[in-house]
Amino acid sequence: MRAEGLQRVTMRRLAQELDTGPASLYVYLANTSQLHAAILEELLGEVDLRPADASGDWRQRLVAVLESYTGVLFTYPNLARAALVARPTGPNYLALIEAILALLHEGGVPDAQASWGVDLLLQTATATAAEHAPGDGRPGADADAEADATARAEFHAVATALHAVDPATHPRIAAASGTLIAGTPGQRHAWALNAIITGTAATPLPPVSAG
Amino acid sequence: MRAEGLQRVTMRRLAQELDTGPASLYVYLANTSQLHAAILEELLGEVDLRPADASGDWRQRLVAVLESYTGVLFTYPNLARAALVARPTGPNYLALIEAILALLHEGGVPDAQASWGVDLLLQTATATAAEHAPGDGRPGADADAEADATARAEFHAVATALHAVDPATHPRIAAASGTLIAGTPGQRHAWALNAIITGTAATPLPPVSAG
DNA sequence: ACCTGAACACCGTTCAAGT
DNA sequence: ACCTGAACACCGTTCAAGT
Repeated sequence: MRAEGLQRVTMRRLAQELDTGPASLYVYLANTSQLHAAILEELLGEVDLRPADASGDWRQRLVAVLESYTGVLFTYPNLARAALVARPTGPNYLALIEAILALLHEGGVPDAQASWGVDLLLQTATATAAEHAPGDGRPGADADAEADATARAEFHAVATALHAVDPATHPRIAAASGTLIAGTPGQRHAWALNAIITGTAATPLPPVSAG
Repeated sequence: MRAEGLQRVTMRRLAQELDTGPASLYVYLANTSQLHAAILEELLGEVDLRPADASGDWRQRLVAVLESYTGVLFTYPNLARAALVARPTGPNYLALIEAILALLHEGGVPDAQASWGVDLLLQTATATAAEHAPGDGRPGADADAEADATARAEFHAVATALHAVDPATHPRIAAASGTLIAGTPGQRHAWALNAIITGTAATPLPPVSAG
């Protein structure tokens, strides 16, 4: 769980760091998912929750908390990918949920909608961080450099595909080509969070049976 | 690219199916990401885009298209995980984007906002499907059964953690405990899509430099 | 009882060699 | 030129055996 080089957390690596065989870990953990969840929960301690208790516009403070969360996951994108599958349940995760719920409450968002909104906000933030994870690349590669190169190549591929589109068959894409891939990733993420906050405040829950 | 048992698409499996060595694939594909993107693009042909040209409420038709997309990815959750990292750029993907943009346009959503909204909608749908993917489980396991068991165990863990929370330190979680984990996954996903559509329609873009 | 060495069943990617 | 066998460097998980 050290904060050194956990770019690529694996059972075998951790075991080696602990000077033992990989089998030993299975005394404490059932599988790799649990390992990832445990490390993520640890990392969640780095999320800056202070905006929740600060003063000022509740929306901006909520976005700040969510961007801090995204920033932490950005540093460890492989964990972000894992976080989509196995969410942690420890105290740091609960503190994060509490902070988000409190800010939505402060903003007058009904509790029921806020309950589902917090999940959607965290899912989006997690997915955004996960997107920047390198693929299943070769073991020895520099993860950062590879992710960068992949992102660049992908951006180019998407841009090319969009500009090559026939306006006759894809009129909406042609009409939107100016904005489809505009903006920095940071601008787009901030916009997405704001859109979800607005949507959460405006969208009532369907009739549901209590969990 | 056959639609048989591509639960766990790997370079080696595909090579074996083609009666050759794994090295041969690298003549056509640069890496596994590209393999996943190619298969996903193929699969996107199964998405039902007919609601885009039908009549009736544009929102419901948009949700229908997005749920069809989610349903396709649900059948191959490992590809959904891959889709977060490497989006396809083929004709089926372009047709999906065109359909979503057209429905948002029909609903009076400004083109610029629709441009960013389509990304957010697809990201959410993809992440929702990816959440149901099994972890990095042991090679031989039944993926479906394992994903089910994992989901069940996780739900239990989250439910327990939420109910064990101290109302004094986590008042908002305590207040929302009735709705936090309420609803079926289908209900929650439909709500999320509607919230994002509403948020997209209501959230103007910041001033951005054109892409 | 508690832990673990060694094995099993896989991976992605490269590169020297074959046709 | 085009393709590929074999190797390199990894994985997660299990289980029989050791202490």
